[in-house]
Amino acid sequence: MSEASILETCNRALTKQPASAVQRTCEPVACKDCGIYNLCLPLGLEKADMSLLDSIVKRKSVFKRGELFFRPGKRFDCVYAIRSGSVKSYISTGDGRTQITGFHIAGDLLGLSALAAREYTCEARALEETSVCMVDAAQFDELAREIPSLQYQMLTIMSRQIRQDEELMLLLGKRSAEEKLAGYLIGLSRRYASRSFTPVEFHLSMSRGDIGNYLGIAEETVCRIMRRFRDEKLITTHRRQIRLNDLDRLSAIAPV
Amino acid sequence: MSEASILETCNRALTKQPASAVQRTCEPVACKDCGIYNLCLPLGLEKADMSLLDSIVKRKSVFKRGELFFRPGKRFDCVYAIRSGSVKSYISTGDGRTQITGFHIAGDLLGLSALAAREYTCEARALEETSVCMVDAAQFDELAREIPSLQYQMLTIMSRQIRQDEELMLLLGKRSAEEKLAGYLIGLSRRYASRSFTPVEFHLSMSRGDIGNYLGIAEETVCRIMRRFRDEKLITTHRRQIRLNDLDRLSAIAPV
DNA sequence: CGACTTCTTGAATTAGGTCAATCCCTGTGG
DNA sequence: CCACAGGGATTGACCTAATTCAAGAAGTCG
Repeated sequence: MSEASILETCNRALTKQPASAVQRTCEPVACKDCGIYNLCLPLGLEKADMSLLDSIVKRKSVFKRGELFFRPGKRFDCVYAIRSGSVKSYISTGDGRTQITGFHIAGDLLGLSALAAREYTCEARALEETSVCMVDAAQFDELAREIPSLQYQMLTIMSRQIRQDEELMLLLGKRSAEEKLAGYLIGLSRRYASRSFTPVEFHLSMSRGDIGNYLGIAEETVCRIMRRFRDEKLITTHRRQIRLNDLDRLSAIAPV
Repeated sequence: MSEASILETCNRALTKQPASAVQRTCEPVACKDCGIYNLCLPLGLEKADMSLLDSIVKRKSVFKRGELFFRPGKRFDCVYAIRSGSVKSYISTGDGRTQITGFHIAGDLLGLSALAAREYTCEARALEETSVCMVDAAQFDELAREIPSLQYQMLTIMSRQIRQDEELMLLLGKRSAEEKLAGYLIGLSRRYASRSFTPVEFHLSMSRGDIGNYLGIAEETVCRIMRRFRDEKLITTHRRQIRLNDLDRLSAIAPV
């Protein structure tokens, strides 16, 4: 089996795995043996501290497609580490409109923005069957006391979040629909790459409507621009499966 | 002198004061005697700690209109507390476009987003003559060690920032130009109110172009919508001086 | 008093939204 | 195994909000 195909298999397993696969992925394993444990390291844990984490983490929770993680106002009770699957988070206006503020994939931490206020500020739902590890909030605080660098790591993660939000603002405010979509695809690609998945072919776990909402454009516009990209051979799509045929040209459309 | 007119005088002093007024405002005073010292309290300082702050704060720095506070990549060397005047912060794309990410007025802290990364991530410039207190970064860290609640306060401030950014996203992505501008004016009004200035009349320290940039609409559109608001007697404007005549109706245009 | 910058307004143009009709999967029940 | 229902995804036609271009007006500064 070539390395590329292994990656693809892995990718597929994490994005559109059947229920049985999820079960397999979620066998209770020690953190140090977990396939994404290095993705938990943003938590600021040295290897020596992993066993400590091991003792407080609650493994093997699976959320079904559409299932709610939390909504605004709910007391902050735990941090989620996504092992597989994906999640969207969004805020709502009084009059029913919503803005998706982020998509989270395997390796992301979820719920940290509630850290300071002690209650969640947005709503988060699974986009597909999603398996997570959960760290109890109270125990998380305790952990923070025992591991001095952890609080500092929290600051780092939050400031990264701010930076990311500001980039999204720039995307929303200053770019054409075409640039938005190109930027979105490139961004997704980079995130997959940073997690050792292939950056050129993946499964979009969110609907066209969700993408449009996130980018501030209509669902139909997402379709039309994808069509344009397809006509120009930039991408190949089949439903939610997508292949980026020309990362360079796509990047050129989406200025930094 | 009525209370209202005192407020207005105060407001004017803080937003379009002549140079001489600035000099006066910036006489070295102890933090506890500073007119906005209660606005420094977000720093997490109890009154007992104020004298400590007093000893490390560097007062009486004045930045001229257009003067740079910092730019991306610059080493994080201090936190600014705005005493009077105003500042815009913004990020830039490779191709020269910029997105204003925030306007900061008297009582705001500036530069905190650099806390974790230890370098500034955006560019900030004075919109007018602006007087600030500066806290040295290294001393700030020391302060954080001595005052345990400070680090927690940092998290709070950063998560508030995230929340605010997400609201701006919603503004940028989901609202018409009219709603954007109404929301912007209401937001400014609330911020002035929270600082005990009159919420119905103030000076816009930023240009129409800056407002448009921030809201993701063209400068001309800002003018046209202001005209519409003026025709509907919602506001009165003369150049950058603005009076909100009907906060209720304006709020109604800008859904939460 | 010029030289600028910022603001304002009009006219023409267009990107993107809305509405509506299919199409195409996927899952379900007979 | 097949027909059918329902939820995305697509596509076309039309329309409108907002942009762009261009020209003045109104302050501001040296």
